[in-house]
Amino acid sequence: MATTNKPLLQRQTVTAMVAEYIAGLIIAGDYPGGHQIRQEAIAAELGVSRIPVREALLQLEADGLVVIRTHRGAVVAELSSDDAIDLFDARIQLEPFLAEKAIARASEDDIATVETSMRAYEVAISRGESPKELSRLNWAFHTALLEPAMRPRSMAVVRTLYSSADRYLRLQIEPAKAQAKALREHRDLFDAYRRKDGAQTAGLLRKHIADAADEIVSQLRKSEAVA
Amino acid sequence: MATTNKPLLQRQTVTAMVAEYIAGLIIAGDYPGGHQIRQEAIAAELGVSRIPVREALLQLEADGLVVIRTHRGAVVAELSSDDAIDLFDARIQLEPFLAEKAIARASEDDIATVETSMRAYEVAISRGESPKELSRLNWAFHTALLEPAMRPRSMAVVRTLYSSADRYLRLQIEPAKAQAKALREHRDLFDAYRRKDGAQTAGLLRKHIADAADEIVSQLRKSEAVA
DNA sequence: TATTGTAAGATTGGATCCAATTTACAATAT
DNA sequence: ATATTGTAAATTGGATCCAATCTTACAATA
Repeated sequence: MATTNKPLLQRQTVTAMVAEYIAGLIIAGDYPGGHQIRQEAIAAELGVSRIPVREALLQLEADGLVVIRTHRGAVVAELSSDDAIDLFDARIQLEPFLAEKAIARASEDDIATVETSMRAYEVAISRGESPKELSRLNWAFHTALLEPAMRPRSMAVVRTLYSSADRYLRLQIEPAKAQAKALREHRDLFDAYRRKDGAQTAGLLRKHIADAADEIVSQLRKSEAVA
Repeated sequence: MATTNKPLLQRQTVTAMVAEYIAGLIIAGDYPGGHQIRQEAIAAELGVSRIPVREALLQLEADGLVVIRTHRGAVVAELSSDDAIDLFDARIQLEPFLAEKAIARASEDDIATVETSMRAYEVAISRGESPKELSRLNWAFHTALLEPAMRPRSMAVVRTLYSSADRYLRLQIEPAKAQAKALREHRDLFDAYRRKDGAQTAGLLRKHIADAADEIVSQLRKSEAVA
């Protein structure tokens, strides 16, 4: 299998846990764009010192979730239709390309992994799992699709783009509708993937991302027009 | 002008200086792939504590220049033909796309900026400036081309990809030859850019990056075959 | 009333110190 | 000789403390 095999016991550093904690709050929307993140407050909340908080914030800045200004601290990155376009366009350039490369290398096991993660997403939707869990499974599906391409660099880029894109996906007005559409598209994607039809998969993936982007951008434009 | 205007007086943090220092050593090849970076050693060298060194290393990890493993410290990322392909392919997906978007928005000032940075690169080559300076000017040219697209996210990705790509460019056997070729291609790029021919510019840029990649990959493959 | 100056508090950046983990190496057993 | 175990040194991760900078409140002046 071409997927990355994680070490059995990966020592979790406090910095990593803090980063995950803050990222979760930002992606969930609990910390909206513009929110000031106070190191001391987070540190007290989690019962740690400010050092791991600062280091976590540096990582989140690299992920584009926060903006750090010298001696002024970290602020949650603002959402905007322009940013969404930037973000989703970058995904559209990278993901379909990776999907084609992945298909060219995918083993039967890799294809089985895609199917498994598709089904997991399916089940989670029918069970009405939390947005966070659905997002995790959606990402797992995309990962399974692209991982066989064996492009760790590109995957790292796609991963950071996705975590920001996730913020936008979470503010959709009709998530259930979007999820149902995503699920249908996942099925089509898997069908083309299984047949090892690279061009078809790439095209479907492009449309999958572009459609989600259109939905989000038009929604954002409306709220921006009001403000 | 659509280019990002930097603040006149940006307070430089020690962490940022350390990051720049280490990045310079890695890109120049002074720290080869696999080299262990000892926090204490860097700290002593620069007369600072280990804190800014650690934070700098975190940023370099986000840039893909080092790999950090828990309690084992930072190691300079290894170079390989596979990694080069990964890297340059990602650039090929993103940069031509951004170039087209940039042309669609470029003002006369923006075009003048491209010309200025092209000439600066030209002059620097004729003067036999240092690899570091040439690299800086080459990046300035690419930045000038793409910046008018107004895609800060994508630009941030391209910037990190470029800094890693730079490591590969620096180990070319015949840099003078590569530079001369790059210069000719820059002239062609600028010509198409000035005419606002998006498709032509994108095509030339794709080829510009792909050719450099081919050169590097074939060279790496040879040295990998030996090892 | 608006503007400028100033001082106190809040907050971040960096240094020093301590704890936890890894690595190097010697001693022992197979 | 090789493998294994145990211990000390080296190194990183995190906490606490200090310094530099920013923000805010408020008074003095135009």
